[in-house]
Amino acid sequence: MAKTAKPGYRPGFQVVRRSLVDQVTDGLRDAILSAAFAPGTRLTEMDLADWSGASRGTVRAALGQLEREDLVVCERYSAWSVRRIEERDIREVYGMRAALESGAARLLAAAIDRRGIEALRAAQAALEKAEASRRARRRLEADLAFHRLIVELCGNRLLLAAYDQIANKVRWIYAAAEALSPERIDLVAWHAPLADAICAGEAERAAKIAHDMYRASLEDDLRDRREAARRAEAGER
Amino acid sequence: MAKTAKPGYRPGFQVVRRSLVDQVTDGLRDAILSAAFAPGTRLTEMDLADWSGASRGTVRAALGQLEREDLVVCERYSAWSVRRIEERDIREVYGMRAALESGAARLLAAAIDRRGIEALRAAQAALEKAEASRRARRRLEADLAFHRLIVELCGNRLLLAAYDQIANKVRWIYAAAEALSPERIDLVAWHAPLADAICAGEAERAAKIAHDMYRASLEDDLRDRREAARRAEAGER
DNA sequence: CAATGATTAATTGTTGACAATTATTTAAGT
DNA sequence: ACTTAAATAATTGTCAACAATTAATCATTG
Repeated sequence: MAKTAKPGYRPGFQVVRRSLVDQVTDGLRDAILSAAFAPGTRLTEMDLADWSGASRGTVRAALGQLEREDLVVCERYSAWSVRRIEERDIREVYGMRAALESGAARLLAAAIDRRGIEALRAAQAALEKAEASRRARRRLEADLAFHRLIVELCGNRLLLAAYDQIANKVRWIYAAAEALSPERIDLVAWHAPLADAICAGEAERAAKIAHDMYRASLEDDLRDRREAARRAEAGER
Repeated sequence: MAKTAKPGYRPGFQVVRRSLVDQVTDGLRDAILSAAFAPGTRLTEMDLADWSGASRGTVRAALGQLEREDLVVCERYSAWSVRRIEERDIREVYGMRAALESGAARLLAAAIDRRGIEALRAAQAALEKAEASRRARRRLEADLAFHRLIVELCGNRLLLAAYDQIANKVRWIYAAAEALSPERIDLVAWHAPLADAICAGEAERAAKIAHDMYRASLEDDLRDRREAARRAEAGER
């Protein structure tokens, strides 16, 4: 038997039901990813309770969640703090992103259909518009959206969840370094080979291209980062 | 200035300091992965508090952790339950595993050194012994250990953490289906091409082999699973 | 008798209090 | 001065009580 029939209303108004824990988790995550709470900042449950307006237990649950997302760390009976970002972390984030997206690209290329190709081409058009706008923030988001689409289209929810978590870290790394998407690349030209390989159904080539793109980006970003650190140190002196 | 010098004791006795939350998390995870709590089982915080001897709040924190590991699901104000395993989940677990290990294999092949090669060869030897033992449980663990080693040797902690989580799910899938590592394959012959490609430094080939291995395993496992389901249904009738 | 409304029971959501642990400060002894 | 010990303060770890929400039951009514 089918479930109780629902009246034929169109999707319309819906109340929002979000637990306090979720609200605090999201708010705190935003604060960290936007570098409002800088890496290394010490967080005490009581202060965060004041900051958020929820109780300590609620804050604690939120911190537990963010600990699992690798954004905060906890020392027994001592202190929570915002995770620090080391160069090794950046390498690992890029490595993970490469693995996830390379895998997604391979799966997608092997099974892409007409709708997928259209979606991918639309994302490329969005890249073009973002490139024309010359606004760094918008370029970064269009860039991330393009890559996310590949993972989304491959249809594996586990891959997508892991990718979203990693994409957050990418935003974080940029925010913490007060940098935005590097402007050295041309968004359209940079992404075209990957999109083409996927649409052509060439799985292995798509996987390799995705991997190589991240390796190149990593080296560039690390160079920028070292340069910025060097300059900052020189400025202080 | 250096930190206070430590006396020159050799590493020796150490007390264990584990929070109740961690203990309950591990205990509950074991119960789920071993299928002592079968998929779909309803879990109430109070019952689990009795079961574990900790308080409801502690149990709740543990459930939150396991929710993030995708082992339990929660409906608002209603019920926790052990996640059900659908065929789609199995596909996704295999896809994720393929992406992670394929990426790890590529990284490792590009950078493997003498020590890495020795470790890999040792793991192959362990496979051989497990194969000779003919014990299903031991074969499965040796199999998992070999794959884990590849991810571990690539040096990316994010990849390894994600891989461990997925490996847990693999054990779970087998346990829930009351199946063990399929005996159709010869462990040694099956894994040799991957190990050889990695040791030879052929990154792309290693990545492709890793991916193809999982695709083949997926199809075999799904076939077994459908067969088992069909037989179970026939038996009931 | 089908839809609506009240009643009740069961469960999760949230909170504040207390216990356990750690870090810091202060004092004492040598 | 340096080490050791004691006292204190600050913070997390755990718990049990209470509030909010849901689901199930049973009456009510047109």
